[in-house]
Amino acid sequence: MSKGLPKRSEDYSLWYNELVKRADLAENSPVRGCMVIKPYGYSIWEKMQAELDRMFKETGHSNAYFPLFIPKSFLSKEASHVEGFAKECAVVTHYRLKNAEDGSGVIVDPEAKLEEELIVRPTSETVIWSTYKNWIQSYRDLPLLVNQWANVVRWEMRTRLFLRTTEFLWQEGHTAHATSEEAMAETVQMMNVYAQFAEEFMALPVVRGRKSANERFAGADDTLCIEALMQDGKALQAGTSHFLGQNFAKAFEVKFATKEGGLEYVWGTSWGVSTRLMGALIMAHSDDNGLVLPPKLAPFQVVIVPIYRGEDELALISVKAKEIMADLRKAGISVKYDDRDTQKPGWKFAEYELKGVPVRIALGPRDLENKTLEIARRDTLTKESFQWEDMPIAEKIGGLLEEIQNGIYQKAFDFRKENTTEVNSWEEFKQVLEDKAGFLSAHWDGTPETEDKIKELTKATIRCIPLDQVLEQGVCVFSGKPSSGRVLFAKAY
RNA sequence: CGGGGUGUAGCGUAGCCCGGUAUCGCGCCACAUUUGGGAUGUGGAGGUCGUAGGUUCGAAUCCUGCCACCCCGACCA
Repeated sequence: MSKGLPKRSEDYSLWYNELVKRADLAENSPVRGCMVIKPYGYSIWEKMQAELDRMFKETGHSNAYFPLFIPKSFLSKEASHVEGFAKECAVVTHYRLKNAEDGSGVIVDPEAKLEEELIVRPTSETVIWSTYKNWIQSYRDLPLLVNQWANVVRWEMRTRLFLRTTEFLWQEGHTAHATSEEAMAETVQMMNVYAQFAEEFMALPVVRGRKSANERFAGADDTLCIEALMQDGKALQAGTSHFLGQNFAKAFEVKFATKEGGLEYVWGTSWGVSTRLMGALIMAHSDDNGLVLPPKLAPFQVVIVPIYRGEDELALISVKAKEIMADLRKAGISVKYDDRDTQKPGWKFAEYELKGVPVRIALGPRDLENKTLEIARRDTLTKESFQWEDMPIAEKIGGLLEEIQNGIYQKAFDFRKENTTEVNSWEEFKQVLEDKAGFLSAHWDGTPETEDKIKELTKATIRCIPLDQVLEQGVCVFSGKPSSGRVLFAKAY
């Protein structure tokens, strides 16, 4: 591994790509647009999954699994849905290969053509609603609250590790309800679950909002979202929660008998977050030395690096190190002891910085003598000497981890605050977008035409209409027409 | 899918214009000395030059197709 990461200030994209690879998170695969998620990266994803899964279950959802393949005909049942996804679907047309007659390898067997092609799911609404038709007959079957952890495929033109890959991992929740109000409440609830997860675990402040009609999910009546701001001033949609109305119920004939004896279409929601969250996590906190991970999602929170000459010294240090590890683990802190003699301490320091381990403890003969530890924190890159007798080590480290978790959240929060600008004229809009980027809070006349025009001229889109939007009279920054509140614009990933 | 760029050892590269079998650094292996911020020395291994064709006595180098990656558009979580 060569030294030195590219600088964020010089080439943000290059910095991001290099960081993902060098920190052992992921790498490109032989298939265009697909990635291999490496063990270190995957263990961060597993932490995210575990936490989200717990939150889904706490809110009454159960996991299930639906198939990867969807009959082609299903895609055409919901008109706007097919329009949204048709252009990026992988299609299975054959089910068999055979040896080429010229011995050049295997070819697709032309005789093994499928009667009806199969679509590799870009999302599972269609297959799930076709199943729900059989599961739902009565109001007694509702609400139906299901989540699945799965992979999906969207054949995107341009891909980037974690942020947009052809295949990605995600969860998709699909719920069915008796009333519109209940489905809307579910949509809001899940957006709030996402927001809470992002802020509490990823240390990522997000704006909760509603998508404009242009940005709404294909097949939804309403899309709620959480939007985050990255260090380069671009916005990233971190999660979406859709109110599907009765669109899919109608498309797949999902009706239920009401308590009163009527027959009605059910109301639906769907909501998802993906491995894109990994991209958000990386871009939100990391620096030119590498990854900075929030303690709550770090594969291990503490690493202990022994400093020693010779086996005997290592043996002495290891006794103390193991004692510290036991204390930390008892307190629920994950810790790794790196006593490899194949790398030198300086190399390890740099390595764990690159990998974003929140706290590093160095322990050497000097420490044994003075009853101290060198404790370094990743977020601030500061070091302190800690006296064993001052307070229990687990208490010290536990406090520090909490400080780091809060510290990086606050830093990201302050960054977003500094990079959210109220603009009141078109000139100002263009100027701020050009010079500073970030979120632009501006009045908008509420029409898709204006939004399209602004996108065309500046590449900025409406990220969301914040849920905490203040109602105030104003004029649209572009058209000059009346507006009743500000929305957030930004260039987005 | 349109415009631009790049593919040479695990990684980063020189060589390409002007054709003669590949340079350097990091990493890797062995040994020794080292170990509190990416060690040093000595020796060593590692290449169908992205891929498939073509031109030529001879191709990393010239020509054509294809593939992948990066940047900029359109599309998108």
